[in-house]
Amino acid sequence: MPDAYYLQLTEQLRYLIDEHAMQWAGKLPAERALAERFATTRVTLRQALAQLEGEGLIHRSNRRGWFISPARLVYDPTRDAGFNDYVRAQGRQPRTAVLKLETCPHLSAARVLGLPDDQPFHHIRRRRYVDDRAVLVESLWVVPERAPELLEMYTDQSLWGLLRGRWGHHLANRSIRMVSEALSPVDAEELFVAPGTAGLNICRAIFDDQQRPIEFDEEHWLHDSLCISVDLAGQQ
Amino acid sequence: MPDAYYLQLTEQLRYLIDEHAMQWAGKLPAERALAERFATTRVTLRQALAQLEGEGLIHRSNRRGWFISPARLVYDPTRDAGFNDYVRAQGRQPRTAVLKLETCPHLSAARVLGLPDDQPFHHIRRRRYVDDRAVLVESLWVVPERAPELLEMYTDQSLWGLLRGRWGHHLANRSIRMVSEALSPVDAEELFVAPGTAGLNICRAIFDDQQRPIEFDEEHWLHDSLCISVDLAGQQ
DNA sequence: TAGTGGTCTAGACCACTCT
DNA sequence: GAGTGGTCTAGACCACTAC
Repeated sequence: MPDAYYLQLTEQLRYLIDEHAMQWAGKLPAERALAERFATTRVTLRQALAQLEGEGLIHRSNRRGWFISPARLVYDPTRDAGFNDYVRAQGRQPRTAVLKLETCPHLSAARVLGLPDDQPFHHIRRRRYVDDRAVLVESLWVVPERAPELLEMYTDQSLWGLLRGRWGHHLANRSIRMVSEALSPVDAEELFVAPGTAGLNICRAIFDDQQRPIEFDEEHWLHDSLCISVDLAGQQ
Repeated sequence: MPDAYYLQLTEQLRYLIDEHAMQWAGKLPAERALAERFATTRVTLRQALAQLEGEGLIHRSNRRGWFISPARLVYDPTRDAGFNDYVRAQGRQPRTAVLKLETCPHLSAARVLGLPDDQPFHHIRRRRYVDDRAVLVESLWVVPERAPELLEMYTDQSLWGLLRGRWGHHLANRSIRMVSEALSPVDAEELFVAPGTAGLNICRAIFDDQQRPIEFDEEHWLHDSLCISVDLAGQQ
């Protein structure tokens, strides 16, 4: 048993959460109630809650309270299975909200794809849910020449399915980058969490089999909502 | 400009850090000094520092103070380049400390590799440094039949180089799993950071070209010390 | 409107690091 | 031994959510 009281608190909270998960319907009691139950202050209690948040056991919805986190979604960023497919394959319910559709330049997309700085892109920004919890926001930057009427026909299906089916693109080469982050105020707000919440930033640049740039995408996940899994055979 | 004072503080600290990085030799002034400079309390100041820590700009060495974080190490967990090689290739200085050498069973290694629960392994635990900052601890669990005299001959070279060169293993198939975490008290202590510091857990199971299990390894990285990068060609 | 979480104050003690 | 970071107390106000 560690000596710091807030670390002992995490142990007791873990037990409490495990015991009352059903009864509480996933939402923890008010901070003041918990602080009183453990005869401590809100500051110390919140330190314990923050620790459990870092572990991925619980999370906050901004100003609404603390909630028990569901199991992580297993995600393989090297495959181009659609979000809806792999979420359903894990027995979960996917949902997507489109936040923006526009055509405009974007510096980092241009740089990563090796295009001029003023290159315009079709930009799709969307929020994705698993079992009604918003778990990521993402921006897709598609080279317009590769998918001219994209914004007119896009609803909320798989973008890659569309690129393959409608325009016959072969998504052959990709470079992927993953970095831990603190969610920006904008991303945090769109995910209904407090600014600075821990996130995971995943960027992908996609080229076809002739090395032509197709698309750049940038995902911001809640850190506790995914488990990245990659399987490789016969490499090296 | 956000309204919360601690968020304004992060902006001012960012500027201050950028300006004084050289002068301070990478270490920030004492918390009390910073709190006084910004006419606030240590609690609020620490909230701002924690925000910057989440972003990866600064980090703590337990009870020693706050330090400016160096650039992230770019790391491709799908390749088996040795740590020493890719650290040096990025102009950084690698170092390794061996913490433990033993032979014993390990449940999760056995499960992942598809071996009986009481299967013994050669266990190597080591701490790795980049430019004298401890950035990860890892445990390697090697099937003894694949590398019988491993513990006698191991110093601190590349394990995979050894497996290839000494025993002729072909590391053909691997499954990789990455999850954000809060470092356990043990891992945190071995990395000289406060318990609960944000980390990234990377696990790998390695099989040879006949699907025989070779090795399982479990890495615990400081979350701000790496940028995961994967390049794939001709997939799918 | 009542209650909640988000933020902030102004202290305090202790274990540890540094010199 | 001085100073530091880690921890903790006992309050407070405000913006927002839930009802």
